[in-house]
Amino acid sequence: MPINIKTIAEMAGVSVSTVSKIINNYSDISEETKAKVHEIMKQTGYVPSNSAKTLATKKSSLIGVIFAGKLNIDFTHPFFVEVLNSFKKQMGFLGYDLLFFSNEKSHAVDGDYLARCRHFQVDGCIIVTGQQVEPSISELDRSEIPCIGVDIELKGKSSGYIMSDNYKMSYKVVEHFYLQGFRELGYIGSTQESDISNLREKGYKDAIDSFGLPVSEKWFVNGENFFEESGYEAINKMIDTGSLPRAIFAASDLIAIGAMRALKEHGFSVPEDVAIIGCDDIEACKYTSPALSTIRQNKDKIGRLAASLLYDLINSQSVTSNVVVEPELVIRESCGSKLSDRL
Amino acid sequence: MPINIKTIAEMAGVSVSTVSKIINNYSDISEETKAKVHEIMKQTGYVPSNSAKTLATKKSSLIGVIFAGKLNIDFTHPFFVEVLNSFKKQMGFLGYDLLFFSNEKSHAVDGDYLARCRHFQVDGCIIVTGQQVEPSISELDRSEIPCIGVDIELKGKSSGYIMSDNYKMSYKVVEHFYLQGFRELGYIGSTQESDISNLREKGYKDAIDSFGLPVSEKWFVNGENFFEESGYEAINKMIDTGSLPRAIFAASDLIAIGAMRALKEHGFSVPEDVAIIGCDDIEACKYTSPALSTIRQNKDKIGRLAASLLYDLINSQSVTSNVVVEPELVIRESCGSKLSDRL
DNA sequence: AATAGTTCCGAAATCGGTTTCGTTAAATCA
DNA sequence: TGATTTAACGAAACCGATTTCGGAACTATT
Repeated sequence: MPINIKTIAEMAGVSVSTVSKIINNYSDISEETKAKVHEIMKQTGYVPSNSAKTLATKKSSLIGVIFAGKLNIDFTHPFFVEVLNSFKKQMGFLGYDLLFFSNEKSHAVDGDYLARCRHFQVDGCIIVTGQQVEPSISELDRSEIPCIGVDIELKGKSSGYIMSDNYKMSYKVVEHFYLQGFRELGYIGSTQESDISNLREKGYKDAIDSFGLPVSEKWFVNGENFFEESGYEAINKMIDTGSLPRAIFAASDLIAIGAMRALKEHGFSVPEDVAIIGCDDIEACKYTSPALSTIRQNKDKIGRLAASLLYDLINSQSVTSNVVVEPELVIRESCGSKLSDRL
Repeated sequence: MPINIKTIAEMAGVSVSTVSKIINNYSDISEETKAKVHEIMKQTGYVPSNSAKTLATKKSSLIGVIFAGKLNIDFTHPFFVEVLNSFKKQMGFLGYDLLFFSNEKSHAVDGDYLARCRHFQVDGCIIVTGQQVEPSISELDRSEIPCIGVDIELKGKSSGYIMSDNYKMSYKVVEHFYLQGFRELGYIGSTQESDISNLREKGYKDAIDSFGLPVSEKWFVNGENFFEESGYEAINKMIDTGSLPRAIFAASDLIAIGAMRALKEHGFSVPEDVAIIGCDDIEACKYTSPALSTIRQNKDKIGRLAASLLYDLINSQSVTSNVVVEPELVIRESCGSKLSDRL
């Protein structure tokens, strides 16, 4: 009943091998039989089984997608989702489909990501997280499976990573604030377990320093994650414990949005009292009032590059296994810049 | 080198069948051998191959995810992404992983969705779209593969669907507008190829009628899709061709946001000049100013129900194969309601 | 005409599991 | 004690492909 390669072979009066060769474009088949078999495949609506193919070739044409960590990075995260969207499109062109691992407990193959990868025999995988390397990721990183990390530094022989220049972006922010005349600069980060947040903080402090300004620790506060509440609570904490800086860089747009909400509730206005610059440039930036100035991460490019890095890794033609992409300052209304400044 | 079931069998001094039975929890194995084999599996880090299992059992533990149609529904669509997030979580609990089909051309298995499903032998699939049934979806719908549609009516024997009560939500909107004293009501829809947009429009017109108000076609305009530009252009069109209604229901929040932008650019204010209610209740609603009132779709519930409907379909215990979920009016600032009205 | 090269195709092993059915040994029963 | 049941396990067929290697038929070469 189920039509398989054997059915096709019999109908065409050829061997199974011949049909297989036709499917895989072998050259030692005459145009005539090729045409005949193709015709039959079309008529019967035959579709080869991927599991059988995977079993035989050990290549599944599948890319595993891992949302890692406790930071709740998932489909609802605007930044990663856009990266993933671009990644998916590009991988599609390259002939791959995406397999999203459920990370729930009670799953058939529970346990580490490496096991999941082996279970499904993915050809490669992408790890999306804003967090540090944890044991189960590190295990995968050390394995022979091609992996590329977005916003996480994978150093294995068959790994690579891609992220924005997190250090440099902070310089751009500080420079902007400085030119606007702001001297008291603060930063709201994600959790300290986030490498990229820490990188941004480091770059920020160094930049402040390089402009000859003092770094006030009281204006540096970290939240739980990259979501709105973290920004909201950070502002409340600053207010509770003393004073507010004149300008703030937030480690994500959502954090910035939360910060603006808290500020507003306390009667402060943005940017008149406190200027704010977010990070990522998610859609929502345009909708807030004031519209949120931000550091734009080129999500489309990150996704595309992630795909091609991974592709090279899979075909072991990898030369450069990691790349940083240039971030861009996008000035809207929240950072205290007047239009005239830019002319 | 690669360790497989045979390796385990040899190491444990039992047969392959025995190991397989242990993996699959057969009862005719003594606790003793069970323990021994488990120990060895753990030590060697053995992971069974899913392709081999799929080949033998014809069950892949994979659910296909299809973003269908030209409406550009993908990861970046805030509504569907939240539904999917909840769906993924629930499917994970049930032991399934999600396979996202690339819909690019030039793909190994090009052609229809049904072919993709058969190729990967997915146990079921979910179709996410705001659009009408197109041929390649309909083919899948008629197949024996369990499918559930989100915002699309699948009627096959092995299909089901789930959506908000699109007809009823419009009544809630009209009722609200009516109670606020608005009499000139407009609607901005997506393309006419969208079933849900049409349903909302129908419900809207019927509701207007039931309140004894006239329906003015000039205030009903459809856009290209569910994104912002559609709303922006719809307002421009209304302004070009005459007049503006006093209140507008938009088929999506993004459309509403686009409409507000156009309104603002023309010097109109929301809700003083034109009241607006969106649909979906995406995150961005909270960030706009005025904050966008909207019809909330219970995305979490939709995702969970989609998962359990699909699960039932797969295990052919399906009784109810489709369900509509109750939408809820969320009042913020854009619909002209004063807080006192609600007290 | 004998030899060497091509072209085209198939037999069969293999990938890593599942599942049926039979077998053996021990336990239970009459 | 002989017969029957039960517990525990294995042999082997099977799932649907891929791929190597060899062979037949045909063409080209000298």
